[in-house]
Amino acid sequence: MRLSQLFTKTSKTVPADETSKNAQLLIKAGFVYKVMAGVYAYTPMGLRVLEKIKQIVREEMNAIGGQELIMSSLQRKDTWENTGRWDDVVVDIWFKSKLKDGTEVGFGWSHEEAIIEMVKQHLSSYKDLPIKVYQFQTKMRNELRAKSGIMRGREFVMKDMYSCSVNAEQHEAFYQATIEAYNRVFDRVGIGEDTYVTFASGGAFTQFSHEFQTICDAGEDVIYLHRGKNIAINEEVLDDETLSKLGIARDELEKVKSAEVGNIFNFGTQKSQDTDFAFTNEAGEKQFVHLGSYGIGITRLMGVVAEKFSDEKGLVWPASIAPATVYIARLGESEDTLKAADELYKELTDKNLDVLYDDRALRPGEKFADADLMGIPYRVVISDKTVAAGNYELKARTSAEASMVSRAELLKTLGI
RNA sequence: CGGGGAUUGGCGCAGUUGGCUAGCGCGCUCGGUUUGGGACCGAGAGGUCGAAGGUUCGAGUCCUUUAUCCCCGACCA
Repeated sequence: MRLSQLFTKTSKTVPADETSKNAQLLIKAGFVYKVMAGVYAYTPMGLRVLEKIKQIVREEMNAIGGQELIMSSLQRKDTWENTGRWDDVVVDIWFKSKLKDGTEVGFGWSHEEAIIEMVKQHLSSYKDLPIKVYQFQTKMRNELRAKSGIMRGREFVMKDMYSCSVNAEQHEAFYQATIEAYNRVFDRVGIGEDTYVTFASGGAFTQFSHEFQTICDAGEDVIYLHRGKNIAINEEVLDDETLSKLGIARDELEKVKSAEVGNIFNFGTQKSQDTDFAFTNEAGEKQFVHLGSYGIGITRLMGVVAEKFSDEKGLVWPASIAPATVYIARLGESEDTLKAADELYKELTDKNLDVLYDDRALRPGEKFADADLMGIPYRVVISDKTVAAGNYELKARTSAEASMVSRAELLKTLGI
């Protein structure tokens, strides 16, 4: 992407009332645009980050047998009445509307019931199981109070996966596989170190559900860490009974603020019974499906990374989800420099590297400031000086000093 | 939903006890000088003060209603 073509611009200031760090940085860098409280649009730069995160999640979900699909945002009232969750008293975050003929519809805040309804059409025998499906969907939730920038919105992107199993054993195996897949996702996104599988309040079927909590001051949760055992307990379930069940002493725990980036639920057969979601087993008997639900907040994940990785100059994206791997800052407009920069841009782009090419007629300081603010992992300077010397000036976003490197060294550092 | 704060050119802000043509910085346009960490000089464009109503000779400044935004709390199955 040539920056001269990019319609978004960086800004030195942010709306004064936007105090959340992730929103400040993302707005300044031009990655998101605030439409209204809790509702953000993603610009080309922001979208790139989202898509990188989604691709990582997609690869890991596919690796454990997930099949991607996409449900609808508009949902039928009937879908939710069977489980008693259409009522605003039961679920107080519904956005609802009506068709022209008066038929009530809801905007999906979750897709559990909707997915079940669909999968039901394709399930009749135990031979059809297990089924694991997932989607990336925009969820609509009429939150009383949106907050923390993109970390808690009224409209946000979530990856939600659902597993349908023949029995508890099959369910449990997939549940464990998902925990491992989630850990790989968070490792790849760059927050693995600070993300803990956390015991939290469960549903009717199990004592605990598992959340994936990332240490983050902007988070809304409080968890107690056991670094040695690499597990955590949500404040809401911390009591003596839980501690003894997990074999942990209270004084071994460390209290931290955290953000929930993922969660997984075991529904057992409760919801299947509510929705008559069943199949026929070997003996010809009707059996209810064992259901699991697994979520990762994609936009929240982006917000958490923005919160955690930044400095006084701006964002610092982990390479795996950066909107571009390298920022080419061209200094000067001389023929040779133009040619050298254009060539490098073409070469890297041809090798499928995501490149931001700053071809604008701006002063060096502005280009450097933008490269830093946008948090691009590497910055390459091409100027009359470097062209004359036949090398490149390379600087990592995380290091203070730049160094002069040869073409070979440059390509090697960029991984091509 | 309870409490607190805010709303003035695109953005960030200032506008004293109501008083004449509403200012400043950034950004933008034009001209010139510059060119390795957000340059400088000069000349411009751009707002009717969130909205509605009221008090007053006179309202950005006071009153009422209302909308929106932010923060704290509650809520987050």
